[in-house]
This record gives sequence, C-alpha cells and structure tokens, in this order.
Amino acid sequence: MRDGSKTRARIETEALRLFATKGVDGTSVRDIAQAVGVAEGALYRHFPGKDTLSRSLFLDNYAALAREVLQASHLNRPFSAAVRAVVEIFCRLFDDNRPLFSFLLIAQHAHLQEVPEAAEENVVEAIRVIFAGAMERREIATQDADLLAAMALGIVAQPAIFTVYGRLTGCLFDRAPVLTAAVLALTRPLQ
Amino acid sequence: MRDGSKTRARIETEALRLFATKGVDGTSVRDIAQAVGVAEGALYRHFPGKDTLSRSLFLDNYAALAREVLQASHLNRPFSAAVRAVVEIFCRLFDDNRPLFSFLLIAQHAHLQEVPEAAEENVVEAIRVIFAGAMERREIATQDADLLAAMALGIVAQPAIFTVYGRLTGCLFDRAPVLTAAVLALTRPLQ
DNA sequence: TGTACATCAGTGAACGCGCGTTCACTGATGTAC
DNA sequence: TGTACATCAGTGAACGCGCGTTCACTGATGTAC
Repeated sequence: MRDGSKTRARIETEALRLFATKGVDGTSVRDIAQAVGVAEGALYRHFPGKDTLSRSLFLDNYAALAREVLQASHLNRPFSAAVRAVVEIFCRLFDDNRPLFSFLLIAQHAHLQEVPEAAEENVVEAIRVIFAGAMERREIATQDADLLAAMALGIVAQPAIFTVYGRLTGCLFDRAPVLTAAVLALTRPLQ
Repeated sequence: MRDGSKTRARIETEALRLFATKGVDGTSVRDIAQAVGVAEGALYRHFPGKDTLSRSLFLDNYAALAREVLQASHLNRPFSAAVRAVVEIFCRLFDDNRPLFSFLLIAQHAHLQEVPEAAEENVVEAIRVIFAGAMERREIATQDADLLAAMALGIVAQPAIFTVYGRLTGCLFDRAPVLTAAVLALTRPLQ
C-alpha cells in the first residue's frame, strides 16, 4: 500500500487554506480535492466527511493554542510578563500561519458551542485562568475575570481581523508592545 | 392589490433572526418563508434573491449604525463623553436587538470587503474618525488611529460575542462603564 | 352606489444544479515463502 | 532473489438530496366610469 499520511496532511493544509479564504460552506469537497490534486473520494479515506474535517481542524488547533497559552502563563512569571508572552503567541501565530488564525476566527461561530470547558482545550478559559490567577496572587485588583478575558481577547483579535481585511498592514508582532500595554491597562496593578 | 410592505418587513425580521441563529448558508429560502408564513415564491416579490437580501440587510444596518456612531460624536462633546456615548450605542443595540447585532458580527466576514469607505456607511471608519478628531484637537496623544479603532471595537465586540455564546450573562449596558473606561485607557489624555 | 377591469402580492409545483457521499474498481507496495 | 498474494490509498462515475429560483396561476384590492 502507499503511504497516505502525506496526502492526509495536504488535505488538512489545503482545506484550512480554503476554509479560511472562502468559508467552510463556500468550500466544496471538490475544491479541496482539486487543490490537493486527488480525486474527491480520496478525502473519505482519511476523514469520515467534510463536517468532521472542519470540526477536527478547529478543535485540534484551538486546543493546541489553548495549551500554548496555558504553558506560557505557567512559568511562574509575573502577571505582566505572562500577558506579554501570550500576546506574542497570538501575534506570532497570526504572522506565521495566517490561514490557521483566520480559520479559527471565522469558524468560531460554528464550533464555539462544542469547545470543552477545560483550559487545556479552550483558549478563552485559558486566558480567564491567567487573570483569575493574578487576582488570587494579589497582582491585580479583583474584577470580573470573564469580562477581562473578553476585552483582552478583543484587543488582540480585532486588530488581527482588521489586518486580514486590509485595514491594518504589516505583521502583527510589531504591534505586540502596544497590544500588551493595552491589555495591561485593563487592570489596576496592586502593590 | 394587497399591501406587501408588511410581508416585506416580516421577511426582513425573520431572515435576520434566522441568519443570526443558523448563519446565512445554514438558512434556506424555505426556512425564511416558513417562519414568515408565506410560500417560497413570495420572497422574490420583494427581493431579487437570497444573496441580495443578506447583503442589503448587512449594508443597510451597518450604515445605520455608522451614522448613529458619527452623530453621537458630532455633538462637540469632549472625547471621553463621545466614547461613552458610542459604547452605550453598541450596548443598547445589542440589548435591544440581539439578532441584528449577532447578524452583523457573523456576516462581517462575508460582507466587510464590500462596505464603502465613507464614515457615514462604515462603522470602523466612523470610530477611527472619532480618535483622529481627538488627536487633532490635542485631546489625546497622537497614535495609530486605525489600531486604536481596532482595539476599541474589540473591547466592545468581544464581550458581546461572549454574551451570545453564554460565557457572559446579563445585559451589556450594565457593563458600559467598564467598557468605556477600558477604551479610554487605550489613550493617554493630554493636558 | 354598482360593475368591469387592471394590478400585483402571494401560491405551490416544478426546474436544474451543485453539493456531500458512495462504491466497484485499479494498481502500487509491503509481506510470506 | 523471485513470485504470489493481501492490503488499502486513490480513482472517477454515479447517486440522491436540498438548494435557490422560476412561472403559470389565483384572487384580493384599488381605480374608472
């Protein structure tokens, strides 16, 4: 038999790219197969169907990002260093793999309801945990951690969206210091 | 002939609600017709087709919001009062007409490219103008107004998204003071 | 006020099309002897 | 090393289905006289 793992990886890459560009509903199985250079049936040797492909692409990459965020904050850094590290993770992900970031942004509306609550698989929960931890350690004033997480994510995600649509230009990492400062300005530091 | 303007309005209301709930692609013309209580063909007496309906629902409401934002900032208010007024506009729109707000959020990815640049029709441009005006009047320090607009929109839009997905609860207007403070914290006030 | 007509909102069956998926088949490659 | 076989990745024509849209028709209502 032939080794199918390369085809499988190419299906994932091309599907991600097409989903990010034209949306999941705007991308047909034929589109993916054509981009990969295989027949339509080949996709079904690797995935049960288009829905499963889309869902696993989202949940797997979303969980990977959540773990990365969580790990960056678990290094006993002070709060401000953890925020900077996490903002830089987002910026780098965007700059290095824009199709993946765009896909996560547009697919969130379709899949956010099926994301597990555990911080190891849920980016939003991972961010909330960072704020909640800093409050427990008395690094920042006690506030609504869910609302803080929402505003912080918005501060980073919206400039990314604007860059995708051409309203901002250049790489996001160059803006990481400004974004970090904006997130830190959400909280009143203690001591 | 019968007066069709009521049917037309009901098609717009039900389409907006269904688009916001299930997405544009996830909503069929049959779904809309059934929700309104008319035959499928009736929709085509009022709109050229589903695409046009979706596009005009987005662009019309997006432009209306942009005009409202622009008007709130054109009252010769100080910058901080203008920001508060605009944040309150967003919060009230969300609380009073969540289907519309949700639709604007999920449909932006499909239509943002066809939005005109004029601040009277473009929410993002209207927000940018507020920051740029405050810089000209030396109310705030000079910064990248596009980036400021992105972060400010993110601070308000992301909590709205979280409320739609149940991660935040309650009405958004109650959070308007916190959101306003967060937006103001993005800028360093002069004098 | 009563009648004939024109208008057009709404009907609902029917249309073709593109979609996701299936399946009998092909043939390259790993394994057994 | 050579041969027979099993495995399964990949093929591509075909499938049924639901979609957006069409269209001949109905009938309620406004208008003209």
